[in-house]
Amino acid sequence: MPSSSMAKTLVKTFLKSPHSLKTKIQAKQLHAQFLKTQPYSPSSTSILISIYTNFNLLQHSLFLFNSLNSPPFLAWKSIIKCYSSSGLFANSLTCFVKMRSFGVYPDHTMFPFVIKACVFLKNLRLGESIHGCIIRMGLDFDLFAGNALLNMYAKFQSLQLTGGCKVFAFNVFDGMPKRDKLCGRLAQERDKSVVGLDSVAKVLETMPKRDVVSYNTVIAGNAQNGLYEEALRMVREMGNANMKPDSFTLSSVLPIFAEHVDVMKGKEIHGYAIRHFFDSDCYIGSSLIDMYANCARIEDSCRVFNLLSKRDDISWNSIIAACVQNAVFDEGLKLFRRMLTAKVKPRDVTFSSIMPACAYLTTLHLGKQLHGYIIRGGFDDNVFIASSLVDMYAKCGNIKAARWIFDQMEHHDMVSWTAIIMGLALHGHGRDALSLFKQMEKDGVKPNYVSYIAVFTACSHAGLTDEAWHFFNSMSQNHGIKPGLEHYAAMADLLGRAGKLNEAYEFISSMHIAPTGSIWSTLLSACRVHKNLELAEKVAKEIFKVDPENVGAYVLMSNMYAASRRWKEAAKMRIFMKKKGIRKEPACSWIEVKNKVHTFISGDKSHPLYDRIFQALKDLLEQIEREGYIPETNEDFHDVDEEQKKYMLFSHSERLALAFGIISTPAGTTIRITKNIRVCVDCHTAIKLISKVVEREIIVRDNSRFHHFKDGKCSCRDYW
DNA sequence: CTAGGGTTAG
Repeated sequence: MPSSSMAKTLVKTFLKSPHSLKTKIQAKQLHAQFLKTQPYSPSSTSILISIYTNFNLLQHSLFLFNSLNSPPFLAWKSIIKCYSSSGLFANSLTCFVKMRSFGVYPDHTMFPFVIKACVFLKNLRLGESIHGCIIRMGLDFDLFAGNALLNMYAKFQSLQLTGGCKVFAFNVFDGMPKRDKLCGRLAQERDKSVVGLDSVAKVLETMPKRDVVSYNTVIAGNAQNGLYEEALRMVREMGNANMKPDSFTLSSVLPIFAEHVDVMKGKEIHGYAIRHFFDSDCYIGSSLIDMYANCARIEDSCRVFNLLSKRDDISWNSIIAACVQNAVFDEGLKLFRRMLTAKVKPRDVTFSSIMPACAYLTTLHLGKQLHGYIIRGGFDDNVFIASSLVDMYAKCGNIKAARWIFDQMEHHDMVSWTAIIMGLALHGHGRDALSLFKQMEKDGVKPNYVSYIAVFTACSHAGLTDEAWHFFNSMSQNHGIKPGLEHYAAMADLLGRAGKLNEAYEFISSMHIAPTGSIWSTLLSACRVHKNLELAEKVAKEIFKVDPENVGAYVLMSNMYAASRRWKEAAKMRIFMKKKGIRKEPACSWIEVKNKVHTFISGDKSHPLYDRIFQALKDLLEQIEREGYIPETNEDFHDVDEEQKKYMLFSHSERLALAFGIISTPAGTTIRITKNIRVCVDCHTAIKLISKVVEREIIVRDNSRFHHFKDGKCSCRDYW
């Protein structure tokens, strides 16, 4: 317990040197002592405020500040600083303006705080007038104020609030005219042409003194504005000026190499960071994670993450996003759970990073849980999150929910439009998708490369050939987007499905980039659907030219030969595959029941309820045969008898999943199944009839689209 | 006074 004599010593020491106070406790003891022994003298109160401010005790500072009728300079300065470092930038600025109205002038140490506040509040006008104030007071050569201004103008540049950069242009080009004149001119010239970020760099040149912070600020400013060459040039210049890049420099530079997918340069930076003991730095860590992830080196991302000694929310977000972007969804979800366990609060970025994992894995229950979390956290008006939700609901088979979320959005950007258009397309609502696309153009939102993939997907699944041609032409003519592989693939697919096989062949042959195996493959499967073996052989040749290991082509050809009873050729295809050691990916379906995902591989009897599933399939078969079902068995097998073939069709993974879904959910429940490859014709027919006899809606997502089965019909109208 | 992470892709 402190005695009163101790307190008195404290006061003595304090008055001699206020900064000797080392702890909050001491500050409070001092405050108590002041209350006892002295009246509220403005100057001692101000000193006390500044001490509380140094400990960032805003409430204590405020309490004292409010007791002052006419606060002296130090009190203003402290309270403004305290507001700023507590993140209360609006209060900080209000205070600053109020201080000026009291006739109190700021000093050079105050400007960095208020300028930072202007940046945070995106208040360009106030920022400019504060800059004017700095000039009028002749403090424009102050290093800290200058750095703060550099940062402010660079940030406003990235926000495209470009008016301010002219200030620097005047500074530079007018060779510093009389200050008052300059300020007057500024107001007049405000709306003249944009000078841009290079003027920020030029100011750097006129600064009498520059430190690492000045360089870092300009480097970051350039990097954030996409001026990568300039940013790197500044790094070299910084070195020439005998200043060493520090952790700030590196974390600004790394995203450049992530963007350029330049892992060698990225590794150089990583090496530099290790040599200079920056590698445990949180900021560099997340840049490194992102850089490696962008270069498809997810293992390296994980290594960096695991070696981090300190992790904040951004480190977690980075590694989660890294996993999801590299299709390591399970790991991403695991890390998300670990993040929650580690008591790190997820943020908006976390959700938009993790949501695609639910979309790809079709884990609707997880997606819904996350949606709940998002609503509770008040993140649901974030465009990134809303778009990812639209996508997730669409991919998980709930197009109505996707549409609802889209309609709830206040503001639609290109990505959210594209997400809903793609969703509708995958669910076979081609016309709705196209009318939304037109709506988007009407709203003045420019489509990009991806939007057109969605458009062609819509045309493809609805068989809208003419519309597709129209969009294919207007894509380059009206929007200057060159067709890429994905567009060609979608167009080829569309022509093929529509049975225009020769048109498709011509189309692919006349592409301005070399067609890939996968583009030819779309035509090959169209040949199978339309039973054109002759063209198929021609197409297969093309495929094997560019991609001799294309599994799908071998399988398809083998099946087509078998279907026309040309067993020898069929066998030849299988022998080729064996020789090359390539294997067909096993067919696999999965279904969510009671928040658990059940996976079925075709022919797999290992499910604990297999006996009941088999029995259910047998019962269903009897029921649908009464509805007129005839198994289509001519395609896949040739050396087994008809009765056996029927049972072999049983083993298709989607049927196992479907039967399991029927026996383990209450009557009437919608069944959602996901499959890794396309549904076969026989299963498609069977599931249509099953939807009728069990009176349920059955939604199957294959690798191509959604099929909504209901009352014996499918939403694809047998066109897929 | 300066730095890092996010949504759409047959």
